[in-house]
Amino acid sequence: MPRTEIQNLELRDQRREQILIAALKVFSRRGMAATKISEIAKEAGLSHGLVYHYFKSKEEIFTLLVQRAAESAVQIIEKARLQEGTPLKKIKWMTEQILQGLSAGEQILLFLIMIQASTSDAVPEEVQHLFSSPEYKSPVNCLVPLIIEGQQCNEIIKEDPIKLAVSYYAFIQGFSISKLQWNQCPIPEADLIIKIFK
Amino acid sequence: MPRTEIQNLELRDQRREQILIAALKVFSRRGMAATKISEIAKEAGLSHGLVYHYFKSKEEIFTLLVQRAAESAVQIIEKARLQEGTPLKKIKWMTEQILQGLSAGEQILLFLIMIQASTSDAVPEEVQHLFSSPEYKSPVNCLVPLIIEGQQCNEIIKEDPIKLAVSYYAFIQGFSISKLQWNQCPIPEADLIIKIFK
DNA sequence: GTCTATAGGCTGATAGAC
DNA sequence: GTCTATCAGCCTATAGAC
Repeated sequence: MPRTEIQNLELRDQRREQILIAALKVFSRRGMAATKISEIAKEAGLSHGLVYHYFKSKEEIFTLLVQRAAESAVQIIEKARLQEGTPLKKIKWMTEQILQGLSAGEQILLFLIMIQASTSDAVPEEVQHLFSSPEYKSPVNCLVPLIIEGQQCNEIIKEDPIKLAVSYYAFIQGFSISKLQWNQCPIPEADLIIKIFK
Repeated sequence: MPRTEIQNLELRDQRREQILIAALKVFSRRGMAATKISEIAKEAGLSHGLVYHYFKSKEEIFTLLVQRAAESAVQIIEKARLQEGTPLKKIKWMTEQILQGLSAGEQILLFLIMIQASTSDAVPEEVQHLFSSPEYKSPVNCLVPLIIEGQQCNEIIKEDPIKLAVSYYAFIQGFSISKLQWNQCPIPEADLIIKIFK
C-alpha cells in the first residue's frame, strides 16, 4: 500500500527537521565554511545526495538556521516582557532562563550560530542583509525599552541605556563562548550579571 | 651592488611580518577555513607563491598567530600584577587597558583569533593541543590568584574565584564580539564591569 | 524517497622562469 | 626574492538507477 499524500508531507517535514538539527550541530562547531555537506549528512544519518533533495544548497540551510536563531533570541525578550513584576525582575527572570538554557540542550547552539553569522564575513549574502536591514530587531535594541522602564522607576542606574544593553548582551554572548571553550565551566547566578544595572 | 646578508635577513623578517599582519586581518574576519591563501597574499600586496616561500602552509600561519595572541592575552595580566595598588585597582587598570585596546588597533584582532581558535573544531591540531595542554596558562587561570588576593583583603566579594574569573573573561570576550558586530557600539567604563566583584 | 556515481570548479601547494 | 603556470585533491551540486 502506497503512502498517502499526508504521510509524504509528514515525512518530508520530518526529514527536513532531521537535517536542520544535524546541520546546527555541525555548523556551530565548525562554522559555515568548514562544514561539508557530507558531515551534515553523516550526522543526520543519511546520504549527501538526500540533503540536496531537501535543500537547494549549503547556504540555504545555514541561512534558515540563522533566521531561526535570530527569532528565538528576540522571543526570549518578548517573553520576559510578558512576565509579572518590575522591569528588573523581568530581566532577572530572562537571565535565569538563558543561563539555564546554556547549561544544556540546543539553545546554546542557536547562540553560537548567531555569533558566527554576525561576526564572520564568510557567510551568505542573505545573512549579511538580515543583520544590516532596518527591520532587523537586534537583541540589544529589544532590550533598551525594558532598561529605560527600569530607570524610570529608579530600579536601574541612570546610565546610557544602550551602553547597558550592549554590556548585558556582551556578557551573555561571552558566556556562550566560555561554555564552548570549557564545557565544565561554572555558570554564575543571574544576580551576578544583574549587578551591572545597579 | 647586491644586497648584503644582513639586508637579506632584514627583508626576510619584514616580509614575514607583512604577511602575518595581513593574515591576521583576514583570518579574524573570515576564520581559518574560509580564508584563502590568495586573500592573504592580496591583503599583503604580493603573490600567493611568495606566501609559500615564507611559510610552509596556511595552518602554520594560523598557528603562529594564535600563539602570539595567547601570549599577549597572558601578558596583559602579568603587567597588571606589576602595577601599583590593591588587587582590585590592578584589575581595574587592566580592564581600562583592554577596553581602550578594543576601541582600535589590532589588539581586537588578536582577541578575535583567540576566540575562533578556541571555539572552532576546524583548526589545526597544534592549535587544539595548545589549549588542551597542561602547560597552557589560560587567562581565566591567570586571573584567579589576583581575585583571591582581593578577597583576602576584603576588596572582592567572597564568591567562587573561578566563577568570578570566568564571568570577567566572558564579558571581555563578549565585548570583542559586540564591537565586531556593531563597530560604533558604546564602550562601557571599567567601573561597570568591576561591579561584578563587589 | 533514497542512494551511488560523477561532473565541474575551486584552492592549497609546487615547479620553474626571471 | 618574486612571480606565473600548473598539478592534484577535495567538495558542492547534479544525474540517474532503484
